[in-house]
Amino acid sequence: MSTHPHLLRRAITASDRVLYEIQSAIVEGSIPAGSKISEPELARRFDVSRAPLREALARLERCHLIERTPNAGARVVTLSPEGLIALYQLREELEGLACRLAAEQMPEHEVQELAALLDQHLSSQRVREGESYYQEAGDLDFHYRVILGSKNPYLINMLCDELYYLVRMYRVQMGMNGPRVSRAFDEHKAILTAIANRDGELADLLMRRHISASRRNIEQQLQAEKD
Amino acid sequence: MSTHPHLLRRAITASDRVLYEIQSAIVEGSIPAGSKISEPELARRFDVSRAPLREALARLERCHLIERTPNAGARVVTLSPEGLIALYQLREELEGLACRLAAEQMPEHEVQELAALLDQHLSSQRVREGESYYQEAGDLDFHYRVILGSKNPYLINMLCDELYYLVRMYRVQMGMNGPRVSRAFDEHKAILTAIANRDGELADLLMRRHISASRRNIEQQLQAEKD
DNA sequence: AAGGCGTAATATGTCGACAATCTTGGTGTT
DNA sequence: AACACCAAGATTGTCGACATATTACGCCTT
Repeated sequence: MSTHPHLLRRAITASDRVLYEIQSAIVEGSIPAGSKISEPELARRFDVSRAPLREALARLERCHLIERTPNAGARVVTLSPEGLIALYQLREELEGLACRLAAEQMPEHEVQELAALLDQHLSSQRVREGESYYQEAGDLDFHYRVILGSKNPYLINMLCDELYYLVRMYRVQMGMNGPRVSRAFDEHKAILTAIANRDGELADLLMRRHISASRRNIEQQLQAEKD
Repeated sequence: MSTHPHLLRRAITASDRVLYEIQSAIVEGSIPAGSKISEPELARRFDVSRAPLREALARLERCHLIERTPNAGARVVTLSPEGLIALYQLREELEGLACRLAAEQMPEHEVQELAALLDQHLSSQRVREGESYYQEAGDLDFHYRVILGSKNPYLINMLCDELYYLVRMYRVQMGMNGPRVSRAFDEHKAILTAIANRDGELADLLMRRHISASRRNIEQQLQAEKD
């Protein structure tokens, strides 16, 4: 599977493969947040030379999963409440825009596919009540499609390539769960309705609220962790 | 000079230098838009090995100045009206947010420095009436400071590192000039006032309008070019 | 014992060469 | 003449090794 689901990449290079593996490892915490990255070690571990590894590191920096300083090496990013807030401030704005554009630009058949996706979520959600991961994946899927619907390549690149891995990292490592999943589903449905009605302004507003609610949810989680 | 004015980079590596040179060459058109990038040629031309060159290319892709396809090489981006609109849609949203955050977050002394910068622009503008480049540099400087004032690292990274070189490329290659400079100055002043009054909502609105006006200006330029 | 200094060890940046892939030009077929 | 196919050339991806910068450790000084 490609790391850029919206792009058809012709070739899968070694650097792509190692990027995908390290990316997953960081997001899921098997390479711990804040830890130092050693190029020789990772090169041995994933059985590649340092050349494709460094290419992968450059892309990891691009999506904010690691931070590099010249001649000094790279560290996995450390998660923090401030970072989360800064990230979600951006998401709110960007996805609001994406949602508005999607309401204006999305071709009819994509709107119908989005509706079908939500129906599918509904049934699978009923089956797996409380199992959070699936809903999370579904949530991301919904957001992905809306973003792609905006037809703005820069916006798509920023959200899907540069920000979403970090969003997933916060979600996974903070352990998203609980009663928010069903409410999130309702919010998705309302957003879809606005898009289907070509009401960009409302779609924008609803998406902002949806993300804002999601942020508050994680903040609570993060607060609860302190106690 | 560093390519990331807001970051103090400890070391200037060869890849940094060649990045800066190619970046300038692309923005100013001495490497033409749409042309193919040849790694061996550029390596000879800038007297480096392909390793730091490829690192530089990766960063050029990051700021949307080139487009790479695996095993097929890289091309300089081609400018288009659609691309311009997509870019400015994003700028409007992101800089609006930056401006609102700056109104809330900017420390008092930075606000005063920003005011001093505008005074400086006023005098230099009177002297060099009609000379557009300086005003453009000044315009970028103003926007840079507002963005930095937002204190949101992701936002700063996106605007200053990933979007602004492309914005400059459009401006330079479309040949910005004319009567808009003085109006832009007034708009800057109004934005500053809103920031100084800590009126984030107004600052946001004014910045959006400012950028929207700038976009229309370039679009006109682009339209005029057709005739 | 604490702190600065110099050296060794390690990591990163860069290089030149090889392997795999794509592109180009030519050839042959229909 | 147009198209498909094949081979040669060139380009990109990858590798291992060297140069340079940083880090870690032990030693000396106070």
